[in-house]
Amino acid sequence: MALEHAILVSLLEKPGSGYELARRFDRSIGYFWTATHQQIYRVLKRMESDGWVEVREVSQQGKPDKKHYSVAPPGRSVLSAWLHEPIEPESVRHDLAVKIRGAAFDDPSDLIRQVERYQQIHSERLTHYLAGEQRDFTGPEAPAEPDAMQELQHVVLRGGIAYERMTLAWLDDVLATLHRIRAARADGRPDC
Amino acid sequence: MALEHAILVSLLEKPGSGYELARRFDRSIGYFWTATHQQIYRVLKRMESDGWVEVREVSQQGKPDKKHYSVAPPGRSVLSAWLHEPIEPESVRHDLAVKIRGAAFDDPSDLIRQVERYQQIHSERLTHYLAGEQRDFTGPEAPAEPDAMQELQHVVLRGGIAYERMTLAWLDDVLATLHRIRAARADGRPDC
DNA sequence: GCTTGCATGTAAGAGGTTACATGATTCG
DNA sequence: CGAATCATGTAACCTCTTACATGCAAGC
Repeated sequence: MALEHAILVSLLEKPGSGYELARRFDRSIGYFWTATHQQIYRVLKRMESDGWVEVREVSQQGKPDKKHYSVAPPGRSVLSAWLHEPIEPESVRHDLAVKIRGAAFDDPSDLIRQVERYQQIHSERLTHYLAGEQRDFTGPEAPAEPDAMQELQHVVLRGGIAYERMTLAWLDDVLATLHRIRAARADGRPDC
Repeated sequence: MALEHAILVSLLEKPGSGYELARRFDRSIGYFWTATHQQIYRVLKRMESDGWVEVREVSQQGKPDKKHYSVAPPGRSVLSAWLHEPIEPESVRHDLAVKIRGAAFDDPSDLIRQVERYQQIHSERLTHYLAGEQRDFTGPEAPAEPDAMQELQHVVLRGGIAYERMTLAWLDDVLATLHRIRAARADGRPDC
């Protein structure tokens, strides 16, 4: 029940079309909230009929028309009310952790390869985050005196960077553990 | 599409009833996969009719009958096949990050209080994890030579501990940022 | 007598995923 | 000429959440 809120925040940061929102959910916002264009269009339509957002149809040359959305006053109130609700601990679902524990009942070799691939994905993501930080917040092109919106975007990005670093360190630990178990099994130590 | 797999892993680690599984999803497994008893009963029923698990009805004195589940060979194959599938990057949904970015359009005071509460929850969770680690893996009562299953449970727990520590450090960062913004606004610097 | 724990479920509704569908333009 | 990008949607399906429902036993 919070895709609405993610959309409201994104539209407050910068109004735009459903398509543009879908792009943002592939990038900046997508780092902490995933949504497909189907979801976004569906929710935008509902938000429009509830009066949370306003639409303006924009003709473009060379491109199809688009619907330009911006937050209406009732939408701002809804967001404000949500911001004042207590933060609930998030419900987690980590496939990888399940797989690791499942490795006790299977040959770990394949999982090792997959963890290495996964590590590479996270490594690329970290590089990507760091490049974004450089570009928008810490590099020479960045604003000398960031406003509140930018400061908050930056602290969220720092969270993403910390998460990726922590994950990479942990994946090293996971790999070492999987290698140890494989070696023990190869030695014929029946450790399971 | 992986609650099935989480249940298979949990039943391989230790067979038991739906109720017992629901308890485990409140604790050890629940740290990386949440599920309610309604979900678990529904999925167990489907898994039973698909032949993935076997049931034995157990009468107990003083307690209601229970259905004791254990993994059947086809279930083991399903798990094995799933373990060999590539690991997909998980789809994230962090309310808190949305709220933080939303704070640019609202008074941050309330959010500060909530982040402090959230910090406390994570602090308690860390304490809880560390106690569990001590009890099961690093304390004097822990097995001197852990088997593969225990080593893998431990590395997953270490992941949880690393996650909590990272989160707590980041929340300090978030609080400092929110305080800075509030102070700037009180000074009349219109930073938004 | 009330609450907690054990043990199992049904049902409605919200939310998310996947597949399908259209149509124009730009770039190689 | 085909692929990619812009731009919007529908429909079916699956999953998850929330509320409701039952019933016994033990302890306070």
